[in-house]
Amino acid sequence: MNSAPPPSRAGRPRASAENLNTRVSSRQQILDAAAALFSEAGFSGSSTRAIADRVGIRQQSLYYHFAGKDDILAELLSGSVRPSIDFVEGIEAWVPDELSPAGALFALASIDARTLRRTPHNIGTLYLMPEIQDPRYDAFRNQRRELRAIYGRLGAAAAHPDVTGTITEERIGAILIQLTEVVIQLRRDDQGATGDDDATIAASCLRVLGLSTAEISAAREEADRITALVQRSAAQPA
Amino acid sequence: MNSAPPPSRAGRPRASAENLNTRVSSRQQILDAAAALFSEAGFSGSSTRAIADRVGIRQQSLYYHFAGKDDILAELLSGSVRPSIDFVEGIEAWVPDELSPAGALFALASIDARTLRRTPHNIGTLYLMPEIQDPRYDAFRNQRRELRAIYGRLGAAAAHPDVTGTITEERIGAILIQLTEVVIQLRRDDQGATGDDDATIAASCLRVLGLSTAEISAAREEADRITALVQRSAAQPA
DNA sequence: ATTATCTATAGATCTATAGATAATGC
DNA sequence: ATTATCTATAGATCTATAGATAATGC
Repeated sequence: MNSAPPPSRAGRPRASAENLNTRVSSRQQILDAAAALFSEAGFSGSSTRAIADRVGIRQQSLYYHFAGKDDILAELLSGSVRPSIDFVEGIEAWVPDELSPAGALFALASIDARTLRRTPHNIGTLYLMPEIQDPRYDAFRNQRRELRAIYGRLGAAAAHPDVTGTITEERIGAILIQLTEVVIQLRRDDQGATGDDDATIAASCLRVLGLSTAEISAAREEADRITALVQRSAAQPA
Repeated sequence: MNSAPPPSRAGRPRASAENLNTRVSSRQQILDAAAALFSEAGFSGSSTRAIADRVGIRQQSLYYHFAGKDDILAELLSGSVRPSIDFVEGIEAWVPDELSPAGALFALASIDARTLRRTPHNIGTLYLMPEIQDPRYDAFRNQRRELRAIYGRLGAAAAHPDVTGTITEERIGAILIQLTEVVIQLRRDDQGATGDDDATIAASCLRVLGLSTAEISAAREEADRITALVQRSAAQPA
């Protein structure tokens, strides 16, 4: 996991020595500061000046690392769906032979909930900002659409027949994603999401599809077995 | 329903005669324009200039009607939860004697979904903007907290015992609100929510609480009976 | 030589206030 | 007289570019 490049100490020193963190690259410090500000004040509500101040550099110095404010947001967005996509692509291949749709869905939803819950600055709030509708962020929105489609496929496959008849795969995807993202709201409202919520949310995803308590328990056990495996294999590069 | 005050024609005429709508007050025109812009570009991303342009007046003329940009947002927010709160207060009084918790919840969720679905500019997106975390909008956030608490109470009362044991009333409220708000996302992503979705969402609320298909059907019938009555009585002032 | 910062600054915008003006209403 | 607009404008801020400077690295 030691993929951090040693941040070079070349270059003119910063005017202010505060915040001087030699272990994290300036680029990463900027991303951190921007994530915190964007999630608190929104994209348009956060100035490049405010970001730079938080890092401890001059406003203009941002432009050495990023082409513009948009560029910072784009980077934050693409970094934030990546893990989910990677995980899900690993997992979907095992369905249905080694893993039931319900088990896969439970695993996916709880990992997503956990990720949203533990991400540094409640970065999930970025998904809610109107600014990301801009065509500039098409790549990100397409990734999310893809993730929603996967939730839809798994959900449709896992659903009880009573439910399948009344709701399209598209709607299933939208509803399941929406359920996992309740974590974003819990964090925002200071309701303090915990590890228990990951399982609660995953279970809710299955309940909404009409599964019984027993079926949900079974899916959970399947998911628990598989999650450890996938995370281990994802940790080491192929 | 004819509560519109006749918009006065006094005052200096607008420089541009375009957009001249004599049937809607300038104040209302401003709110409309702001709602459209805020939901597309966010609060900080929409300038007072842009709002005024859309209305067809000068930027500075906004300040005759509103103390500032914040004031416009505050007005939009308070107007947008009102209907839900009014409806729910009417309905909760009937529980559990004349109406089961499940029936009440079905009614509430489908009315909320419908409202979010039909509101002029997908105004529900305003709830998602980081800017509303500002203390200035405390009143609005308290109203939403209240609504969430009601969802929580009804949900806890309606839930199957299997579910009640694994999840707090607070979490139930958060999850149910989150489910109804999937409409906001469907609209934003141009997935075109329809009337069918109102029922799908309300049914999902009950499923997440562990109710069976039969129980959900019964709740739906109860809700259909009651909704007509409440809406009629809400239409005429007490 | 390269790197990462700095200073200086242009030019666009943004919110809000002050006071003038052109209607209607009494 | 009142109302609802207008014009003029202050002052703050915002993004981004240009070019200087002070380190490290070879």
